[in-house]
Amino acid sequence: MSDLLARLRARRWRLTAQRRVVAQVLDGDHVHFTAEEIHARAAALLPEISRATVYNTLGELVAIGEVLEVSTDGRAKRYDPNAHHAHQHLVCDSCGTIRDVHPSVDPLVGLPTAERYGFTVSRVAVTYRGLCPDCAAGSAGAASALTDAEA
Amino acid sequence: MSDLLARLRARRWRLTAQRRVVAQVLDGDHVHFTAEEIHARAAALLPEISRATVYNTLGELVAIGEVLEVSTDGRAKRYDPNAHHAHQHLVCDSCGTIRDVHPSVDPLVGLPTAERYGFTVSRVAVTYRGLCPDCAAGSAGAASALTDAEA
DNA sequence: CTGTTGACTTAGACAGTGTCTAAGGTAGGG
DNA sequence: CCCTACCTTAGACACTGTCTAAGTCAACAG
Ligand SMILES: [Mn+2]
Ligand SMILES: [Mn+2]
Ligand SMILES: [Zn+2]
Ligand SMILES: [Zn+2]
Repeated sequence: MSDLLARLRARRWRLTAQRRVVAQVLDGDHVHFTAEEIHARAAALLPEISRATVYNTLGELVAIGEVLEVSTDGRAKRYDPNAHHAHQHLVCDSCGTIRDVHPSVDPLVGLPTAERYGFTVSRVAVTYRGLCPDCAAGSAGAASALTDAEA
Repeated sequence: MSDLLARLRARRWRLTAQRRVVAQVLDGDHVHFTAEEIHARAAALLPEISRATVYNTLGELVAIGEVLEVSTDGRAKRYDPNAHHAHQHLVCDSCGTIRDVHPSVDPLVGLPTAERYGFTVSRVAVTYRGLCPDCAAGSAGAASALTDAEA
């Protein structure tokens, strides 16, 4: 991710302050922020950045394959800068934590040709759900953690 | 699904006309309607049924495990009455068609304990994406099909 | 059969997420 | 240093889902 700006320059993107801060917020690998979270963090660095610009920039990063969209629930999409290493996600049903995981077998091999109904299958998204270690120990703390996260 | 009403009676549900038509709309297995689609079909049978009641009823059916929620994209959730036979989904990127598929191996076995980070994993959702046979043959027709579906 | 009552339904307001438009601003080439 | 095409902005709008207060009725008791 550290040379994302170089790659964007190579794509002849205009390097604006807004795009720089969005890239900077996404710079830590293994994050899965919502657009609003990214906007809040970007605004801490560049207060006048608008919601529309964050959505525009994220949409462009997704379109060129530098960022992945992750829809784990029916809530806001999450944006994943770890786009250059195929992986899947492990989600806690209680607190919503998301972790990257790397299954030992390609999830595509589980689907025989006979079960593809003529589809040309090119991608597969796997979401493993359960409880994280913190939430598994004491559901009261788990519930409040979720409440905190949603507040 | 045909004895869904019997199961609801056994759970001491009040059998209202509204709940009956929602159950009737979901009666055909292998459908994946949005709440709005279910409301439209239910209203064709019982014109005065409200959106709120459709959402309430679907939420209750999901809570008791008679219907599954499916979030394939960031759009509206889809409601799946095929809850008594574990399956996964195959989605066309172009027209949005959803098909039930039955992988030959349990998707959970692909995730070794070492990759679970202490999580207690209880469920897994797999979404296979690609192009359906119709859309693979001629992307113009495919694009218009998606436009139609969204209109 | 009839009356009672708590569960159910309703319209519409509201909230969260994402898209669009028109007007103004600016990065980068010349 | 100027231009101009591309970018950003505020805010309106659309879609999806939730909530509330008031009215209605399914089921049961008598
Ligand atoms: Mn990830
Ligand atoms: Mn299904
Ligand atoms: Zn947790
Ligand atoms: Zn298709």
